[in-house]
Amino acid sequence: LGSLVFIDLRDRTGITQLVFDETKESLVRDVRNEYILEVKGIVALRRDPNPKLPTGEIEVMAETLTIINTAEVPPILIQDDTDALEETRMKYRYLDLRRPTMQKKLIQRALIVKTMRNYLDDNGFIDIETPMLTKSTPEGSREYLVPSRVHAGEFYALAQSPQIFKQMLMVAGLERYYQIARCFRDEDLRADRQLDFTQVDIETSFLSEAEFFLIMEEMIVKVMKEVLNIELTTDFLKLPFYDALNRFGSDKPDIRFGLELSDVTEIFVHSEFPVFKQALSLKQGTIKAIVLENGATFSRKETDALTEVAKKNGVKGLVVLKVADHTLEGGAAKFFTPEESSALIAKLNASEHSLILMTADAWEKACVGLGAVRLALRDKLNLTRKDDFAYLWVVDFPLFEYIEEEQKFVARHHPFTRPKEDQIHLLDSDPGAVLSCSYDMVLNGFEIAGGSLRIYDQKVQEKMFEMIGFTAEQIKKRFGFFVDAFKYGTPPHGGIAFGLDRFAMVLTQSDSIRDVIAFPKNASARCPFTEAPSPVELKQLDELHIKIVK
RNA sequence: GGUUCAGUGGUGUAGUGGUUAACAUGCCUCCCUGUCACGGAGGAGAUCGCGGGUUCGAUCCCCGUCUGGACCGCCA
Repeated sequence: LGSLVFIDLRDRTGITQLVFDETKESLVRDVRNEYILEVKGIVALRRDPNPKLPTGEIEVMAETLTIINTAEVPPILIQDDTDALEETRMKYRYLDLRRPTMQKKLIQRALIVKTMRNYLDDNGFIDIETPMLTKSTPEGSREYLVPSRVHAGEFYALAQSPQIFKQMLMVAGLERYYQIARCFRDEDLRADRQLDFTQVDIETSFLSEAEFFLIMEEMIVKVMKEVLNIELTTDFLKLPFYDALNRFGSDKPDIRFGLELSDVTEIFVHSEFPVFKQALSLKQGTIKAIVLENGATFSRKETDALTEVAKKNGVKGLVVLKVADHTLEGGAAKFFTPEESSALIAKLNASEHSLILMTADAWEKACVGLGAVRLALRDKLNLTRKDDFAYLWVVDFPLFEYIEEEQKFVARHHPFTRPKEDQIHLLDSDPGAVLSCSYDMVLNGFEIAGGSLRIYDQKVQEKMFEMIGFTAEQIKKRFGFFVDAFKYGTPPHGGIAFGLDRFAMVLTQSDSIRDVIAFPKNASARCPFTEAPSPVELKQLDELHIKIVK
């Protein structure tokens, strides 16, 4: 403004306004965005304060200026509401990270870690590092293999998790362990998944589930207070897996809003409606329903979109009905008897102009399909606030999952998970019904942590391996070192692992895990900044005894 | 591996079978003594991702390919 020059000077803590008189310091004419400056002057109250800015009351009446370094015009706008796409931001990540909003997220993430670390340190947990280069094991996710230079043709695997080592630390008698552990999984990425990610890995001895839950809840309460200044209380909801699916259609339910699923199977046991008839002929055939008050205003296009969501999530379709004049309207309604219609309206307590959505399939499928529709309604109708944080435990997961195609059971959590004490006798007669001492911590529909009490009885462990189809020989070869360790007196133990990146994503209200990782990989598993992975020198390959074919 | 969406000045978008390829922002020059999403005047900046085809003519239509996003499979 004439000879008056205003400059916003930014550092990590924020922005301060400088005021120069160009006639007294002509160098100020040369200053451009992102230059590094040294300024001397007097901090003063502003003549015209700006109440919208945290530092809007003051300014620096600048006297001298040194340009410490110049800067080219950056390819992206360095401000919180930058218009650059993520692809461009990632390529110039070091500029993207200059944006205050990004710095805030990294600082908040650090505070989350610090608070967890302090809590664990104060409660007798010992921070112990375990190897990243370790042995390839058959169960679980695909591993990154690292060729051994010293031993031609042999490989390390990058740790998918410190699971085996932390259990060994319990065998060793360290009682309480934690580690901020980097883990590696060679699987395809998602908005909430990375190749290398961080777990807050925890293991304890001699604790019951209830005792362990309380410790973890206290830690979370502290994190919420420190990071977001939100007061929570311990005693989080413990929701059995069965109820989570039955009521919310998910094993990681978002309980910030209602729209719970109802089971209406009984009403339609004699239904002539082909869709229901067919579903009820299945094992555990189930009919689930959601009622949305005043949802009758939904257009055909809108309900079709919900049907697509249901189909995408494993069910054949969605029955859409509207309540009008105390009866049902919709394609399927003509198949219902008047008794069935009024029983449904009564059971769902459906008022006039309600929308009723139903799925019919085997129990878990019907629940999951309608659960996905429930989340679609949440997003469509904005039923939640991002600054609302609802924690719960999902507990009592089944021990096994049955894989139809291979006609066999696999461990739902992992093969070291302890079955419920009073159900071990069912292992032979009805393995599908056996529940386990495993649990997930869920926040706003995200699984932020998962864990279990472990098997400490050698015989039960062997039984478990046998159930999932390992021969004695295979066990010895792959897990021999692990099983042997249990022979010498193993305390009952169990633990959990928090997905730190995902947890930080939810707490910072970010849409992607990439926002809370300084240098993340993109969706096609590349580092946009360094462009890794890349080809290497032949000499390097020779040393590793590796030849590229093709 | 699959489904799907996108690729046009530095950035983000609009648009069309024949255009001077539009808008916003950024950038440069000048004016402005209280701005803070400043304002005013002017200016530079685009092989419309790449290859092929259809056509008199393709940024636009078709095929292929590459890059990126979301999702499914996968992730004990």
